[in-house]
Amino acid sequence: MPPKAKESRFDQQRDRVLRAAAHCFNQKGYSGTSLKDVANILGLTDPALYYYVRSKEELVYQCYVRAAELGREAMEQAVVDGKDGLEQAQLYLRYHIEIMVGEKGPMAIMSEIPSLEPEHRDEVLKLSRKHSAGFEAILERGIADGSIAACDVRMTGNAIMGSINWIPKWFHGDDTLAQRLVDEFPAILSNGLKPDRTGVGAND
Amino acid sequence: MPPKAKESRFDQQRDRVLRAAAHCFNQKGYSGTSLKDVANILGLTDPALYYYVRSKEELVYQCYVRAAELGREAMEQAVVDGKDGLEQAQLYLRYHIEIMVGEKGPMAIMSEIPSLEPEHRDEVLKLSRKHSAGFEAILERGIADGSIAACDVRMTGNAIMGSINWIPKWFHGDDTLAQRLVDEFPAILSNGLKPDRTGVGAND
DNA sequence: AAAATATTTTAATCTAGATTAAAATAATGC
DNA sequence: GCATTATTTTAATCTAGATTAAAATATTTT
Repeated sequence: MPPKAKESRFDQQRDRVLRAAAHCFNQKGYSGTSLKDVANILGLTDPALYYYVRSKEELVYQCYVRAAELGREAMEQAVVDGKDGLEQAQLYLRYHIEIMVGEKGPMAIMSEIPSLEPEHRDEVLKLSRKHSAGFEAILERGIADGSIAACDVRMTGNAIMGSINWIPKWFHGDDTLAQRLVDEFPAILSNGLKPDRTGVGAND
Repeated sequence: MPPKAKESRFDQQRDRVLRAAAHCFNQKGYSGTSLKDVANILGLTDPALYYYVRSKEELVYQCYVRAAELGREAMEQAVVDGKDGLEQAQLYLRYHIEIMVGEKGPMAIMSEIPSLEPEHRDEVLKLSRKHSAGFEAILERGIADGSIAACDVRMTGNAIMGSINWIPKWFHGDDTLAQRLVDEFPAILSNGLKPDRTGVGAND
């Protein structure tokens, strides 16, 4: 069912590079991370990375694009699976977090977009905005179908996405914590979205 | 109002340096900002900064300590002013955001603590943990006095603080937006804390 | 197993930017 | 105004780390 053919060794290794880089960038920032830091994680020397990326700047860029891609997938799946806006929001959060703490993680936090070269920066900014817009659309859908209370979707989106973006800052691969994160975080973040249900029956 | 005597010109200028640095660090990260970037904002040349700090590392360190200090003040004031846990949490968020977007801003995001030298890192980590613990204490107080629904205070604290920490990433000094932030954000983040909601946290 | 290709390494540049030193300017007290 | 102190500048180092080139090793193909 996955349309992806078996990935070439090159593609696999490249993905490992991106994940190692994401790990470093999340800890020490873009410029704070040396290529040696990244290479060492993989048991390589720094120049080896140039076999997979043109430059360090491109490495960040690729990390960001990869993160955007994974985020988009989580959101699309959530929209398919959720029956109303609230559920879609909750599922998106869950899927996104599952990816962050799972095998495909870590995902790079897009915290230094301004450091990218103009073309890359513009593209990543575009992806980022598109993602935010997607989440706001989910919120609006929820407001329309009554599953979410009326709110400033822009602000609410910023609030929730900020929370998500910050996760890699304090989560460092503890498996127990990972499970707690997946189980609790979506609920914590979406509790505030629910409309008042005074007098209305409990949820199904 | 505070017992502080009039600040010396040195102290004032030093504070301007820290704010300019915080601005840069928030955009491009610690290593991503050069001392020249910071100095230019103030109409100075880079070596001038060494009159105020020993090194670049100390500059970040000072920014982080300053941020911790301001955060602590916001929290203490909130605890004094709020009549119950929920109100204290809301007031803390408001005060903290007011500082972030106000005259004393921007506050440095403590996003690169690992890049600090061991002693500085440990101290900042300690301040950071103390702050988190303070917020969790507010949440627990709210749970005890019934103003906040039972929840995992650790996770909830992480969720809310992440949201706050991320603000400087998307807020860049727009006055209108600043007001909206102060007015809406505390409510958005604390909505989910309120008890008396049906179906909250129920397991399926 | 040789040839061709893919991957990584070692060794050598090259540069931005942190830091230092000495000199210059500005501010302040006398 | 003169001496002293505070602040900033210009000019000169110094180093980490990105990048490149060439060589070495590993893998795949035939």
